[in-house]
Amino acid sequence: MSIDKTYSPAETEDRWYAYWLKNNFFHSEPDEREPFTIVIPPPNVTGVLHMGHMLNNTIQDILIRKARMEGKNACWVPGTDHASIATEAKVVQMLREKGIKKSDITREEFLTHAFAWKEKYGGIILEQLKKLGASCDWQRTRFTMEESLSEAVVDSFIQLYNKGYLYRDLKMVNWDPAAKTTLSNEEVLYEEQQASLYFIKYKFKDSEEFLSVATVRPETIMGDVAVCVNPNDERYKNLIGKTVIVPLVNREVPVIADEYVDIEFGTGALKITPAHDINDYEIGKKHNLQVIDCFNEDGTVSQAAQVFVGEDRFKARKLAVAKLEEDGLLIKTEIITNKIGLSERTRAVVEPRLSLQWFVRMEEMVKPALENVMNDNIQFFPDRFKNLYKHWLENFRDWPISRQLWWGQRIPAWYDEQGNLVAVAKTKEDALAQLASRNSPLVTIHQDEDVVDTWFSSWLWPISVFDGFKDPNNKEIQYYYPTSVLVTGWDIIFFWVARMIFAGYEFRNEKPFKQVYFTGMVRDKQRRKMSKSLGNSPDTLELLAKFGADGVRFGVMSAAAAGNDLLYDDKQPEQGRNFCNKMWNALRLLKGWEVAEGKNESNEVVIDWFETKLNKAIAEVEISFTDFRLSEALMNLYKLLWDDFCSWYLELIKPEYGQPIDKYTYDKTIGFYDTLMRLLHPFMPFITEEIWHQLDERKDGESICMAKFPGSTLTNNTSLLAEAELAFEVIAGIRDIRAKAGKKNAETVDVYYSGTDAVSFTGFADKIVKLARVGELAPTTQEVCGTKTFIAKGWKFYVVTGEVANAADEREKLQKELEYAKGFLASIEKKLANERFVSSAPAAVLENERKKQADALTKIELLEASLKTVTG
RNA sequence: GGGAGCUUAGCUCAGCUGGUUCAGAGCAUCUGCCUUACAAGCAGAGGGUCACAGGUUCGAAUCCUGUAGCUCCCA
Repeated sequence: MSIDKTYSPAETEDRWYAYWLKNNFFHSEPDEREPFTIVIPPPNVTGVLHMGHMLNNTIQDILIRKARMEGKNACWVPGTDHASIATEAKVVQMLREKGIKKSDITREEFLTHAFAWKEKYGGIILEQLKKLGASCDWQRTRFTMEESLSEAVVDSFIQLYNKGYLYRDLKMVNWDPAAKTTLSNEEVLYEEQQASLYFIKYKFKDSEEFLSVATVRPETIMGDVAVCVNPNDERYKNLIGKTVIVPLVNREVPVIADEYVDIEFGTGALKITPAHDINDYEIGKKHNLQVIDCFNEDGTVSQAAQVFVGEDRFKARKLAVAKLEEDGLLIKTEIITNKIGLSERTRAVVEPRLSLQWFVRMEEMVKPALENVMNDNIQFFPDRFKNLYKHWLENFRDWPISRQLWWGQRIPAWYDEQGNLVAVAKTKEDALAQLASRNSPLVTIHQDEDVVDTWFSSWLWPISVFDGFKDPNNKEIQYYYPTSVLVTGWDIIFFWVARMIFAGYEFRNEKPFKQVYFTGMVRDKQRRKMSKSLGNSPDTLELLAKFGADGVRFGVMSAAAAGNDLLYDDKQPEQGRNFCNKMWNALRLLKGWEVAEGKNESNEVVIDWFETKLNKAIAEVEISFTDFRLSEALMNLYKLLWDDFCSWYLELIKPEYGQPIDKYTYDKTIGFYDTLMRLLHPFMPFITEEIWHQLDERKDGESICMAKFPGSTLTNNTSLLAEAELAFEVIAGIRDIRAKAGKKNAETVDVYYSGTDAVSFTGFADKIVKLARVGELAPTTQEVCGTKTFIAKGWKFYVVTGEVANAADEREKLQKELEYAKGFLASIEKKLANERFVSSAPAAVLENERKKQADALTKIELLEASLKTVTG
């Protein structure tokens, strides 16, 4: 039999994933077992796998695989979200490439194209998740725009409307002129920019006198309806109530006073354009001013502006500045830094715009959502995110849900010919029936042209994937809801987590999940968030191909401490790949042994030691899991496997070259490796499956996925652990001296020891001989001259290297150690001499200090004896 | 302007309820090894005033206060 020297993941991973699917291991149906449920945060249908997805989905997979191995009914529901704006933009672009303009086709035709696009490209990211090893129940794959989920959205809209939670209002919204739609606050990104601040003359009526007004947006001058000053501003007090002429359009407007105006900024006089600034709008409302909207929905200048009609808003700015200059009204220009809002999807500069929108009244929904997080009914990990959540919920504004798009669930509101709302109903028939029942005259009605915000469908996700709307008491929702845990990035705590909680309590009067695990953001080495636009994200598929899914999963997880951002570096998956190779070679070693009947008694202590070590680690891993410290659990297993199992255990039991291994040791070792693979399986599913199958004969249809996750059988043999630790220290001590003396591996050295300690190493004596290549290992009652020495616990070791030790060097070394030991002792004795310490410290601490004192004394004794021989 | 968090080895970070699991891990560095599982490896080594200043305590990386710097969120 020959196994390759290096592990090659590519073939192995595809083979095992196909095997898992064939055997349907990931499918869940309600039964009598305890459920463990995760709904995936649905990625965008337009999305491709990026680093954040890998982190997020690896974590979900770890949790779900562990639960499955623990015998729970594990159900991980995958799916995608229709992403109105992003998808519509993609489809519009695709159509444009085909020479089709959106404005030339009907809504129905557009949707046909959009669904076709989704069929073709919408599943890409799910296929990529399979490469990562994600054990989702693919038979349950859902999509927020599929019929049943869309129906849930419409039903929930009607339900909320009937409850009085929805209303329609003219509000200043964030308008994306490129997508021609409203954006929620969360969809706007703010960026600092250099901007020009223009100082402009607003002349008084019938006068050459003027008021200087500063603005960064001269293209909105045509919408000016007033100039506002602070009533406390001494400079302008006497001007309040006068009339000024708006440049460009020569409109006569009043000078008004409002405390909102910042005396310090600009000239202290502010032009008021209610249609194009939220604050101006508020002031306009307060002072009963007219609203002149001088832009069209695509950001071009409208008829109402009178001048520059049809020009783009940025072109209009230039034209306005030029005209002002020409008219002698531009006083000066200053460069300032200000923040502008950009559309997250289209990067267009957001335009504040008055628009008639549907809103969700949040006041009532916020209450249970806040309460149940603050009282830990829903637990956050790490819990510091509760602060952020609280702060946000306490300042929650009503949620605008209208989107001027076609791709999404169309708002089920019906209007008459004058545009008055006449009904909220699922279908036209229902709407007409409503009108009839109210004895309203039958009119021609039409449906709202807008769709709802994508989050208005994804907030239902934990309910709608189990059809909890269509059939609120169905078996599935009863069994799987509330789900166990939600894993998501902290950046969407508001977008999604909070809204799912609102929906959970609103529609089912129950939390949507018991725990929320927040992952950090994946950043590059310069701490920049990885993003498509920066191009600083590695190609994930390339990474998976290069290092293997297990390697990448290891890399991502080892760096991901709970909730903290992680800085990605290629070293991380490389370490994972190397780890795979290490495991692979351990397997090669085991498989290469010839097994002989019998039992090698000298291995027993080693076997007992590793068993203890393993059990201790299992218990620690379990604790790490309950606190979601997954990277800690993984690093623990990494060290257990690499250091304890490979570097120590296997070396200790390894037979001489060419010799067979006894069956007893062999079986134990295979058993240990089996346990290690099961422990590691949730983190690195492919290689553990592969090795697990090679460790023993497995029947077709058997899988480590379904094997039992190891539990700790507490042996708690601490003295054995201490003995092994001492033995390893001795081996390292001898090796160090050997290395410094330049001893070849084939050469043995004799070692003598003296001293005494509660911890003994003699159980491991022949193992020390083997690993440190010792000739004779024997006790001595006197100092052995001409040797190199070292101290471990209460024992002193003399290593015969055949070299003449340099007395001066040796003395210096000993002297240093002695000084350190004396200082150490002094600090302990000082503590013990302190009566308040002795009386108030717990007994265990006190005992420990006494033990330290005794150890230090022994060590000092040994060192002093050595010094004497070196000197003498 | 309001709020949250961070500062520990060259780098990235753990360090939970104050006390030998308290100064840790991984990576990087240095030294020696192609030793028949593994050079994607083996055996060793070095490296830190736990940001700074006070305080509480018998005892502080850990708790409190202040200062400085950094990051993020909201306005």
